[in-house]
Amino acid sequence: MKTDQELYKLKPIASVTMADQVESQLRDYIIKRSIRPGDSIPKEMEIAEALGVSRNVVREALSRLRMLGMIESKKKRGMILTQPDVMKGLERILHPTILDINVRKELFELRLVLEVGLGDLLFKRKTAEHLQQLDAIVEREHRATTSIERIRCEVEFHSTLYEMAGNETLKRFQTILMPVFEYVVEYESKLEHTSVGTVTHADLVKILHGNKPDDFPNAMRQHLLPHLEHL
Amino acid sequence: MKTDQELYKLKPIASVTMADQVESQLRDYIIKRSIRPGDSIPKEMEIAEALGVSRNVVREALSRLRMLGMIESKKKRGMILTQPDVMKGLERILHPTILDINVRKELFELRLVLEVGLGDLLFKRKTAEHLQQLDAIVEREHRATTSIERIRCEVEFHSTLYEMAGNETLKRFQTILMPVFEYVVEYESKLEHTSVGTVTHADLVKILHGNKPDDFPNAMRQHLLPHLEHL
DNA sequence: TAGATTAATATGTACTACATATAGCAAATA
DNA sequence: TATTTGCTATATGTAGTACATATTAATCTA
Repeated sequence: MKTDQELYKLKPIASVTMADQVESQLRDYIIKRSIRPGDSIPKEMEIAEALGVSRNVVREALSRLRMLGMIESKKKRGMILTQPDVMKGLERILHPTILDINVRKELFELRLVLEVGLGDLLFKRKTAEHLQQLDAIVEREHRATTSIERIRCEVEFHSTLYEMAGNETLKRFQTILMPVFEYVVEYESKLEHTSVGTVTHADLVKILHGNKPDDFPNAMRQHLLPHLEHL
Repeated sequence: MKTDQELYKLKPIASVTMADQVESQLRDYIIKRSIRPGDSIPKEMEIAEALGVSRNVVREALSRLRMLGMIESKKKRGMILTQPDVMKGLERILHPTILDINVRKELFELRLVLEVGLGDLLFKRKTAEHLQQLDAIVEREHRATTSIERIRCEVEFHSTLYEMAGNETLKRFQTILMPVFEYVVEYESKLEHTSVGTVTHADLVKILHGNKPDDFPNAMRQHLLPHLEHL
């Protein structure tokens, strides 16, 4: 008889289905043959016959790749490889309610890390329009009376920063992560705030108007201090 | 008659298949009913009947969710919700050869941003063991004679940093992104290197041994300077 | 030759059938 | 009685057939 301890070590067999294998093989096929976006891939029936599985299974595998934006299907032309959307997979599961609180916290940390490190992209790609937008947001925030308006400005300010960074992938990352953050903000608001960031949005904008990238990271760190303390 | 320019703007109708709709509805169902990990979801046939589609279509949709780690199927118990793996979607498509060069560059920028902003997590979670590991790597790098060995140390050094940060999501992100970076490094090596980072790994470790988080971001920026210049 | 018509074809959907694993229960064993 | 073993019902996994639909490509017509 085995002890409980021993039994615990036996992990359940990861039941690999046909669809899993076909998916994997298709991925290999694409990589090995270095199929380029725009190139066509074999018909469903050809794949099914080649792999000795039913068309059903092949379709499940293809359906997955289609979801990730790796392939597109046309009614008669068959299927072609497309440029996969890096963020499509994330997009689907990053809903706060289905994510564990710990994962949400980790994602929030990720955001803090990103914003502190954003400086160089910002200085490299800032434009007069962007700076003007930031000025306007700071101005609006200053005049804001309700806390809703202030939060709106807060969100817009940081979103504009990501916009300014001129990195599409990063920007989408931020957009996807946004709803997750709301939860964390709520969570943090229940803790006592021991301190308040001493660097304001206005201070950050002033730095961005200037020409000293060195000043940005630590200014942002000061700005985010209340969050960083909760790490 | 429309001009070519105008025609280009006309995107192909995103032919929404049944599987797409079922997938979307299932996602809504899970969120709206706030199903928790471990809870079971309806049987395939029940879903099919409820939505008035064939079991086939339902299975395609479920197959997608299963791929993202949102659900698991047991032979008789039906299907249960699981904690989705945030990075599973990324993992599948982040192969250098199928990613556009521009996306790869954006991901590399993302890495630079992350490493510059990593400081606070590092100082918060550093341990004696981690610092020792870094010391060892720096030592090994110093003694290294071949460029292969030096590159290995380079990779290990930065990997250890992510390890030190104590953020699983971030760590996996880095692991997934690694192969993408290799391509960019190759790309950059073809450009003339106008400068070399003046801050070495040893310098970074020295800062991490200390107690001044302020010093980290700009030190890392200096270290990554050769890459940052190519932005 | 230009335009309309038709045939061929690959994907999308539906349905049936059966294999397989297993949860839950009944029977057997100690 | 408690535990194990075996059975049965059931939900998923796979296979195969059939047909709808859209679109390319060939064919026909004026």
